Amino acid sequence: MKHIAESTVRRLSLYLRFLEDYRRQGLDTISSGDLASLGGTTSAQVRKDLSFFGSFGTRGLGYSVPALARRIREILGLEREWRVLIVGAGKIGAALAQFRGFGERGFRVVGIYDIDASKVGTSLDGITVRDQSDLDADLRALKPDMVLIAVPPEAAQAVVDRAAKAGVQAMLNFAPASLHAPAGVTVRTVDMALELEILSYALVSAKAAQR
Amino acid sequence: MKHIAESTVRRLSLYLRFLEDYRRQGLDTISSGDLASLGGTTSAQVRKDLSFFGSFGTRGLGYSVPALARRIREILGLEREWRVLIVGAGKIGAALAQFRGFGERGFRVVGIYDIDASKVGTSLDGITVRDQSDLDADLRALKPDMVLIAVPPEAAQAVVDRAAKAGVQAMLNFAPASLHAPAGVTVRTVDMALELEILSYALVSAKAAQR
DNA sequence: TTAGCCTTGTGAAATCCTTCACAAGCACCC
DNA sequence: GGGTGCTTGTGAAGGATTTCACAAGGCTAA
Repeated sequence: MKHIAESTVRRLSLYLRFLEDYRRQGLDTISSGDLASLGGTTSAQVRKDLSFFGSFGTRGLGYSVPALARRIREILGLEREWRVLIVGAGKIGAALAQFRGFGERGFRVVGIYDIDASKVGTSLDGITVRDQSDLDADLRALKPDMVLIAVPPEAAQAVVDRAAKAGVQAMLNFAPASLHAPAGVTVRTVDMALELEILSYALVSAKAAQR
Repeated sequence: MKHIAESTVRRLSLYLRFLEDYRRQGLDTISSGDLASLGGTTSAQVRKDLSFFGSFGTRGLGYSVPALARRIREILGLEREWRVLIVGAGKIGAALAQFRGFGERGFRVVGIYDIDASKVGTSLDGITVRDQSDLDADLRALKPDMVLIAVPPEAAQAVVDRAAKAGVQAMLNFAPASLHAPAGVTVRTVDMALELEILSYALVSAKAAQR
């Protein structure tokens, strides 16, 4: 399969949300134009995105909501359950542990770890926080598919290294740090301060433009 | 000023981090190659990014760490303090309120709001949670520059509408919802489930490619 | 002061992504 | 059963971003 742009994958995820909304409303078909206006894009973009994976629509009519939802879930790999392990049980780790959106979409939290003895043994959303010294053994035993990194920035690279060594190929990092991983391992970073800085730039550049 | 791509702005933020690291290490100059390898990009990219805003380097030597940091802060609008208001005091709102990275970078939290009476009056990182019915009045009184949306997805659009009406031009949304705002208002969404779905795609597409 | 070295700044080329525009095809109605 | 209208799927065009490649310029050392 040809390489697919990240922006396309991101939009596919969005389309899936809209399809689920439509399904909840009992609607059975949806057009590329509908999907586009929900997602803030254009109908041509929607059709192009889908065209990379085949042709699922009916000309003159649109797409079958359940069929397209199923197909997108299949493309994204969401028809299976992924095992997710969280490192760091601070505020962010706790927020991640209880976030309902994960479970709904097939991401199951299989463990939470922290280095702080006062947190170890407490329960977060039904899962007991374990000691970070158990991490290496548990990575091998639990075989998580993904690791969420919610530790301070100076500790983040070490988590990547340990998880990569244990064979984890996908990680999501919430620490404001730039991380390096071996080939074949995908590390994405969600950096909230950076998002605010982008907003800051938007504000100052808008103000500069209005003059 | 010509329009600057978001990817460029995002990288500028990263460069600023690296410059601050360098400064802490007492280093005085940095080359585009150094910045590139820290940020996982190329030296040409770094120089192109900076060239949109002027030329700050010295040929043969590189960039002055403090001067470039100052210039990037100026470009991004980080030399001033921004007033940030948080709507939603659940797990995510709480994590945002206590996140130290915001204060360090000049984002000051001026208020936190929730609709849940049991949360109103409690204190999060020194700031008292106020009732969401005070929101409209406070938006006008406190004049925040940015609003962080940490409410359930079905309530997010209403927050956008209220904040936009009060003149807020920048918002960061953490709810898994696609939001619409009037022209001149920037709304960015950080969607954690969506990030996991992108990782999921990375895993399945890598597996498909290896065959 | 000059030579050599190193790194910047930047047009041009290449690549990647989005938008356009229209033929093809299906559903629905009469 | 044929005509009409609507929406898909997709090459081609257009636009945006990244990479290339090199001239220009300044620092250092002799």
